[in-house]
Amino acid sequence: MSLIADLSEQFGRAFVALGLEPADGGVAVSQRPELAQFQCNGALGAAKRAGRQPRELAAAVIAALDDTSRFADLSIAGPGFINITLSDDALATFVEGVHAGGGVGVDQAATPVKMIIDYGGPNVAKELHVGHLRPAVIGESLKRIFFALGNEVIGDVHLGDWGSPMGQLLAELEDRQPDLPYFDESLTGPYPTESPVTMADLNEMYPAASSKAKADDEFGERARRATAELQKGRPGYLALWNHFREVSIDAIKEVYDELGVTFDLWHGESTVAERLDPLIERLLDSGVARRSEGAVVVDVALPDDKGEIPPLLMAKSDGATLYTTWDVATIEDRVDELGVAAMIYVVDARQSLHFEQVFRAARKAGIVGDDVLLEHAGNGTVNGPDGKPLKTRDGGTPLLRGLIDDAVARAADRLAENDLASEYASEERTAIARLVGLSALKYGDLQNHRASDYIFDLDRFVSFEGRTGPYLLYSAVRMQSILRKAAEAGIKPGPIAPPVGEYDRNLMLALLQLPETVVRAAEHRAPNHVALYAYELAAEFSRFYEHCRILDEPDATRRAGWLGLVELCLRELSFLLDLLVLEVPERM
RNA sequence: GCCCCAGUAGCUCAGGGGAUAGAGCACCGGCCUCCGGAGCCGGGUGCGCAGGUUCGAAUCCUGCCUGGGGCGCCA
Repeated sequence: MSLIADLSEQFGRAFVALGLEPADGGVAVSQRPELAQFQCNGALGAAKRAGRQPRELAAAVIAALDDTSRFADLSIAGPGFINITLSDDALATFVEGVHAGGGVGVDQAATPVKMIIDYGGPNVAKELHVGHLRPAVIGESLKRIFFALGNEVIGDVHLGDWGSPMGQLLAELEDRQPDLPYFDESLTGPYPTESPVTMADLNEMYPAASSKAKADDEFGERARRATAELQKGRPGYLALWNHFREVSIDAIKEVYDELGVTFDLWHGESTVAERLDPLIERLLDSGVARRSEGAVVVDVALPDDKGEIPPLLMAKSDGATLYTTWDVATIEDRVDELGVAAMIYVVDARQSLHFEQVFRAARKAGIVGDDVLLEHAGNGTVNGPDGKPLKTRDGGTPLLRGLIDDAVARAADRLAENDLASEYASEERTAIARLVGLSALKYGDLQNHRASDYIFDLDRFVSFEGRTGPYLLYSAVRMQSILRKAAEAGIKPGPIAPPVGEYDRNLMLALLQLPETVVRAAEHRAPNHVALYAYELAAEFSRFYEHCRILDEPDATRRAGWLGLVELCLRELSFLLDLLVLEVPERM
């Protein structure tokens, strides 16, 4: 159990002994570090219920504590805060417990939850762009955070692979290469195993076909028909579509791999194709859905809604399905096939109405019960210096690949400018620049709250100063370096001893805040809590490092204890950086 | 028109009932006989406006202002 949870339980018992609630005993890190290490504010809230004065109640709580041997100070301040300071012995004992245990002090969930996180959303035939950055890193980070807490977490990329762009591509390719066997309706296969198009072809065809469909009615109509026929399973179209899909997945995966983002499932909209007709039929039969202007809609408004929630369109008047249909069917699929108890969607926050409607429809249709959590953890957007969505110089949407390359190139430039890592072989320098650039990009994103829009400033992210990815990597590398140096000198880390001053004491206190931070990040679905804490921990280490000369320490026990502290600090920082999808080089 | 999100320091952003609201950058000034200066130490200004709830509000509620986003046959 974490220290803070332990203290909270102990204070909770004291409140219970006074006839109050265990929850009143909640202990938190002090807001006034100069006064105390921890504080309990429960007496303030409980005073009215107990019909007592807050300060008097606080005194009673302190008197009711079952064991005060580990406290150096317990005092009442202000209107009734209980200020708590541990003895140095108790503090070191607790930290050493974590150190000796080999972990970072995180408690595993008593009842693991099987959950799915949906955080990709790339489209077939389209390269990943800047809009895919936030869901990718936030989703990946959340997946790791929930996993670290002992849950069973499945990541699903949820490809966009069943919509009208597919028909547009089919029509476009038929115009360009009408002789391909896929378009001959008298054939049903077998078709060539080699794709007739590359990712570069698709990339060029996609926007061309898309604008053509808007401008040219005849083409648009053919594209719509092609989509419908694909969805009905025309063999040639399906075979071609499979090529599109495979070629695209290869390209998409490459970029995600570069970012360290991986998915357990490469499902897509098409995964639920078989479910669509039965689903709509069932919705109509049960009266959950109704026909409106030829389309199928589900009324999802509830009596106590603040405003009007419009009906959800489940099928077009021509009978075709659309993304609402696929999303509802996907929920059904995830319940049936995976049996998950929670589905968290890390998808652009602008989709919030869509998800609200889809979730309501799924519940109304009885597809999920109240025991299944459906949540849209919406992400904000990446904006340019003008506060508007980031664009390239020529006004286009920046590709994710380009963003990564820019970040890595800038990192390489900075290394050269500052004459850093110059003594390493060029191959290693390149590898370092890559990790530094990626850390800048990802930490620059993750330090912002999930739902906030933020201004993308590569110069700031790639700067090696202050709260940046490179600083965190640098801190971890320094820890590795000192441990390596100690090992070379034959000095072994030992058990963590009571602190000798404010720097090692503060570092110990910082180390003990990891478990609550990870839990908070999970509860809010907000990796920025982890990102900010990782920085605070690294900064606390830097202070300690600056003021306590570890390897020069003559007292061998103290020196070994400090090395043990470094060891735990590196372990915790590495754990946190992994949660943030950041990779640390051996040296830099 | 309705709904959602946001408005916190010069800038970029945290914090979401608790004491004196934080960080980074920028700006000014210190610290290298150095376990890595990508560092450390010091310096200061702010919760859009108006009400309300509360012992206590940046935080919760209401209204307004400003900005962004969304609102059935695209995804």
